Amino acid sequence: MRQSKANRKPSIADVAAAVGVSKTTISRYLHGKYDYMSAETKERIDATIEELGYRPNKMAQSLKASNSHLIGVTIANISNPFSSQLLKGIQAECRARGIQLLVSDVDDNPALERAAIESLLDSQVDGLIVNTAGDNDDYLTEFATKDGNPPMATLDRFIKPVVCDCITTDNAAGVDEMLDHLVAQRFDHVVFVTQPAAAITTRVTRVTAFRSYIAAHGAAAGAAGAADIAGAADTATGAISGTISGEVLEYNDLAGLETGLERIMAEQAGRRVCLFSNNEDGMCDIFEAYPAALDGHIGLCAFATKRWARYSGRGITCLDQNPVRMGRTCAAKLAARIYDGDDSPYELLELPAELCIYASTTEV
Amino acid sequence: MRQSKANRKPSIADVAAAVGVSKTTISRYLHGKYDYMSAETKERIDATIEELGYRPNKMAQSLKASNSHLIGVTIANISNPFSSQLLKGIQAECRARGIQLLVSDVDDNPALERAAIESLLDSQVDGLIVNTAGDNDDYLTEFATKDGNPPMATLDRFIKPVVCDCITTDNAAGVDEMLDHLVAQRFDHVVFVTQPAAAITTRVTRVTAFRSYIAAHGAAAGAAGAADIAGAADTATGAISGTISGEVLEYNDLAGLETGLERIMAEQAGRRVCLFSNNEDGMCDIFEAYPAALDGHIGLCAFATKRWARYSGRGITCLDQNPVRMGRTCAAKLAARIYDGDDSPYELLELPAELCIYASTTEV
DNA sequence: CTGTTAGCGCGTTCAT
DNA sequence: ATGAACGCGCTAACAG
Repeated sequence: MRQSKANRKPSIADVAAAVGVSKTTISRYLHGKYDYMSAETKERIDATIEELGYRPNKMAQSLKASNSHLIGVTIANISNPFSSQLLKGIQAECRARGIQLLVSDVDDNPALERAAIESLLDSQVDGLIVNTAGDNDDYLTEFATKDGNPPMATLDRFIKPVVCDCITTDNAAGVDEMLDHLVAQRFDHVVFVTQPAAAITTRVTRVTAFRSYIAAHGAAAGAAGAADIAGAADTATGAISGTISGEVLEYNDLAGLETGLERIMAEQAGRRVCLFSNNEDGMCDIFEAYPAALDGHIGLCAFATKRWARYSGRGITCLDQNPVRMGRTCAAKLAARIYDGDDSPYELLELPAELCIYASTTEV
Repeated sequence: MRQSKANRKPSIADVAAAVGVSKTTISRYLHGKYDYMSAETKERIDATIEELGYRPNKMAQSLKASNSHLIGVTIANISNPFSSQLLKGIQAECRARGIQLLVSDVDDNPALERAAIESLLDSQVDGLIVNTAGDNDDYLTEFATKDGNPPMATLDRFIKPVVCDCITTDNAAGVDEMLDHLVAQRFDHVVFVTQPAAAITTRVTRVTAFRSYIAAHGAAAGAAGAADIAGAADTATGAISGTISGEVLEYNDLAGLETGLERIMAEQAGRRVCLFSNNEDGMCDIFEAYPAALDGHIGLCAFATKRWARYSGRGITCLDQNPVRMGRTCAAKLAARIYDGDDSPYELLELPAELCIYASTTEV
């Protein structure tokens, strides 16, 4: 038996009954198909809808239609402030287009990520934005290439080959620009500090760019100790004159980070060293594992938001990725593909990062 | 004409046809109703589902059922890192319960908030978590009391009278604890710095607690200039001995903040002053409008996350609200009400904040 | 200008 | 042990 009508939201049938027309007419009204509708019924419908407080049921609409105006978003780790900025941008675009967001945090867990994506699909999302936790390239690639699946875009990540739209920062250019700055500031040695890079494309890109810059501009530090092989001539890669040595420090936990930093600082005694963190969180880890970093004797810089970096410690030089714009760009691209019939080839979009210089690299 | 079947996801009917049974049997299988099912059909169904990659359509399920396993969340301003922590907690609880999240940022705009809520309702959410932008109490109260609407809970906000579950921090206790600390640190004057408080219950609560503490423990600063009327005796409110004067500084923009702070610092020349910010963002505003705040001559403290506060400036004493726990608590309460038949009276749940002491109040 | 009918994918009596 | 048939709320031919 249908439940006592009293406490259920009115359906299109209720409105139709109240007005004394068929559901079709109401449906037409809802979609602005007034073409052949008498002004009078139109008015009566209008009044009745108002009176009953009728609102169309989106689930029912979506069930009929082939689209839900729903976009699924998976976030590697939503507690990261960077993620919330991404979401802000996604939201802005989606609000403007009347799209709702089904959001799923995956706790840095690839298995959860796969489950979340399946679950979003079950909810009939029209498209997917994936800020992948990493280690899921095979799954994602298969997903993107299998037809029948909705369009997908990766955010702050990419997959190779490019089988979907990928929105990232131009990490290589950012790294180069930062290192140019450090060379200009006469640092002798730079350490790129990062959590394990293997699974996260962004990190790999940065590490690669870092290594190739160092290879071109000076002497890379050997594992057992860095030697500064000063080269007099500029390399082809950069216009800035000067040399710099460097190395990558990957860490899994604070203890490892502490050990690594102590070793490096011992090896580099007497030289001007700068720590280049992969992100804000990493910089906090550095502070925690190696408080001396805050003394002002070491240079510091990071991929980080201006707002955060400006007031951390004495102000930390940063590459701001403008995550809000990244999110917005990503959502716009995806929406165009879904709703505007955009069928351009998939692309890897690399947005520039902004170098913001503060005391941590200039007053050392 | 139904579209060329080829590229559409299989429906329950397809599975039924493939197995050679009716949809009913498949449906039973899906819901674990094996009671009277032959082991053989069961196996065949299992195989076919696997083979076809069939997954039930949640929209269709929800359309029939009275619940969608969808919870709507509106966030006052999602770019705030605090919000992302709230979301983390909400997510954790909801993931555990198989609930999906429809998230909506409302850009600090009450009108957008109302629209977002209506829109979420249209999507048949089973419940609503509202981190209101403020200035919407009438709407929210009406919403909560009108039956037919799904359960709602407010997060980091409350509405009075309590017509729904409200999860907040115990702001009054937090303010008291912080002020006790400042008194112990021999500060003479405290300024509670906040964006306009009127619309946000949290802020009002804090300002009220602040004023009443100051009234009890010392002399409140007059509008035209603060005079320290030292009182020798403890008041009834606190066990800590000592007096402190104080005032509230509300600002609308950086210019206003700068003017206000300059006035106050001039008035309080020679006294030990501490600025008490309502949140992280407010503290950044202070840094921006009044860089001298970073000199170490003024005390600083705030409602803020430990992780942020620890490494901002030289370390800022803070009241950490543990937003992840807040979010989780809120989601758990709401889910219990929706799905577990919890019908206890609505309550205002005030979770304690943790006082974390750093250099900004101890090395001044 | 409006109504009839069929069905989106699924769950659920009720019957067998 | 399994199916037929109806309906959730809505849309879209196809009539008239």
